[in-house]
Amino acid sequence: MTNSTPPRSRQSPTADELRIWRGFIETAQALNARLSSRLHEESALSPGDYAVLLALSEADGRRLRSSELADAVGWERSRLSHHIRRMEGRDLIRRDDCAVDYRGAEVVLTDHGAQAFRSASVPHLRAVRELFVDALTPEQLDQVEQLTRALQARLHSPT
Amino acid sequence: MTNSTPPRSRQSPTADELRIWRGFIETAQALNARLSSRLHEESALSPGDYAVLLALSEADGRRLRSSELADAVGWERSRLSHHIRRMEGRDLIRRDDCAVDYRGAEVVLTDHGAQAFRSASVPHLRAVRELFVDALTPEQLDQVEQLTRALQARLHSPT
DNA sequence: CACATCTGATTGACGTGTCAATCATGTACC
DNA sequence: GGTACATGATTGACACGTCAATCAGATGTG
Repeated sequence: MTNSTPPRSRQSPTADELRIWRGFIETAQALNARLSSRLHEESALSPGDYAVLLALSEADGRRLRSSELADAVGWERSRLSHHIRRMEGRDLIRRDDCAVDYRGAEVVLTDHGAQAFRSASVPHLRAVRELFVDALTPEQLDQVEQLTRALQARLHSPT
Repeated sequence: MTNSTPPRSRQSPTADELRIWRGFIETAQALNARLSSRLHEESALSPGDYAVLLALSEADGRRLRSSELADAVGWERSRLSHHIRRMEGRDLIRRDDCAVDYRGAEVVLTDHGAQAFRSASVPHLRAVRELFVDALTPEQLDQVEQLTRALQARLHSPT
């Protein structure tokens, strides 16, 4: 009787592997959900709002071209466009025409937006510490870094 | 000069910790996004569709009460209701009135839905293996399990 | 039985995300 | 200068998710 087991890598995951996969993905989602709801309760900001405000806070003159902002937060143009429109309605940001390229727009942090970001950021960072950093040992934090590196490498590999 | 450093656990994360946090959450999202888009390309199913079809496939008689289905996939009632309505329009499931409780509804897998799930599941599981399981060593897989355990414990702790 | 209340499920409003189409301005080349 | 194309950004249509309100049928109590 020959050993004819097909290569494991072409097979479906085992039950154990699938359980670990589901645990991983569900934990990440649960963590995200918890942080999002805290953020929303404490600051009436969505994670998207927070990302945009963070990027603008760090920008020169608290303003960025739309495309730069899209790169900074890692979003598609149209997603940013929709989000920006909603945020403008809440006076968190403002849109100015760009003086050097009349196709372009500049997104500017309003005072109200800056204030909202400041009051959101401390409790948000504290929540990240409580729910993530403090839940893990320093060794585990290192492991997380190695794991994400390995997973990202696979995600970006040509296959 | 006394050592007056406040307890680390009340502070914001360090830059390193924040980097690891962002890597973790972004990797999980990127993995999810990649699997979702593969699923959609290959089977025209969303992750939500897949979850519902999986639960129904495993159910007795390929049917579940709405509330049982909601528990099985871990969703709120209204989310399920909206999703079910959309899936019914695509003939993936059907809604029957429940004979024993006229308030209730039963969600039934259609033949078309069962077929869609079968053809989606093998490539989907293979993608999980390629992008997650095979990207990690067996030791790393164990680490993932420990990490999710620790994070879930914190998420469910009374604090 | 009558009434209040609980429960299973749906609905509507609205914020969010993706994709394809569109619009307007900038740029290159003849 | 005029045509073609590239680029910055917005829009519309639609899927998805949450919350609060609603509705209808079940259940308990006098």
